[in-house]
Amino acid sequence: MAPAAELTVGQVAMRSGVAVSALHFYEARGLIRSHRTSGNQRRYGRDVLRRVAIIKVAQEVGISLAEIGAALESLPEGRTPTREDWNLLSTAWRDSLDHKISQLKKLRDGLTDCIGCGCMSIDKCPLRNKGDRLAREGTGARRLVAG
Amino acid sequence: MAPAAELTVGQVAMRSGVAVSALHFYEARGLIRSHRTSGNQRRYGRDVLRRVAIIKVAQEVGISLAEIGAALESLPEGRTPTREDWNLLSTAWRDSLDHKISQLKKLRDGLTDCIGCGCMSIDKCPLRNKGDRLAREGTGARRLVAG
DNA sequence: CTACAAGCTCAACTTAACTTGAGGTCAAGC
DNA sequence: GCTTGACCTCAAGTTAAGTTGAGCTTGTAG
Repeated sequence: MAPAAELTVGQVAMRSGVAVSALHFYEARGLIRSHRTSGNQRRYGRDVLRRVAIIKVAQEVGISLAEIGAALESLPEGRTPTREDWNLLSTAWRDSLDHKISQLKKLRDGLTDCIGCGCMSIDKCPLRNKGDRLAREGTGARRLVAG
Repeated sequence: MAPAAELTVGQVAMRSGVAVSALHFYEARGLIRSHRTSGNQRRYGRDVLRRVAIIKVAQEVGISLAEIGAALESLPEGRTPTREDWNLLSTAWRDSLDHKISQLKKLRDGLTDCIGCGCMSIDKCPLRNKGDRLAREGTGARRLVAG
């Protein structure tokens, strides 16, 4: 009845969908932790599944392992993270996530806003209609990318 | 009055905020194009600024140059892209963008949904409460990641 | 008690996305 | 008309994120 207390690296790999070598790699980078059996084999607590899930999702949206690692550092050392702990992590990321969401929406919604190089709006683009004004304003005329 | 018809690689770099070497690189990968002066120097049409803007934004949300390149292929060869052309590109990406947006929202909103490894919901997670049922269902118990 | 799948470490290889450097050309200002 | 900063090409180096392989150990099923 009681769920197995610990998972082997192979079990975590199977359940999480990432390769054993990747789990070793994450551990070397401090993103996940394990303890060892007397025979030097890794054993994982089940919160590792959630950590790996976050790593995967975060990576998919372009967050680097370094950033993910920094965020995961905020989780408690000794005990299994609570819902509150996970919420804190989300909060820490909120700004950057909101920014990415808005970038994605721009891409999805027809690239009609002014982004990147200067201006994305075709019809009323200052670059096209006003003799290239933005080119002279500071270091590169980035608008929404900077803001 | 009339805006300069063409941009040098240095001007594009300054206006778009990417390095000259990166522009060369994008050109080698077919993401942007230029023609050459009699002295073999690159000259860009102004639509290159928009292309580079898209490359930057797309990269920021984890889209690879290969994917971006494939999408940019849908833009017209000879003429400057119209608003319609850009909208088509957005449409082609819509599914993948929507998926990324939903992943981002999950991260932002407290990681409370069932994602990745099996289940993200702490209190009612089948992994925690039901003797690990999901572990036996197929190849890895991925839920929202797969769906 | 033994075979063999699963683990372990460590070093080397891979791919993506660029950057850096060497060695040489172009063009705009004085 | 020359000098100096912008360009050119091509090769090699860099960082992130893993994968692959060799050689050796563990642990479980028959």
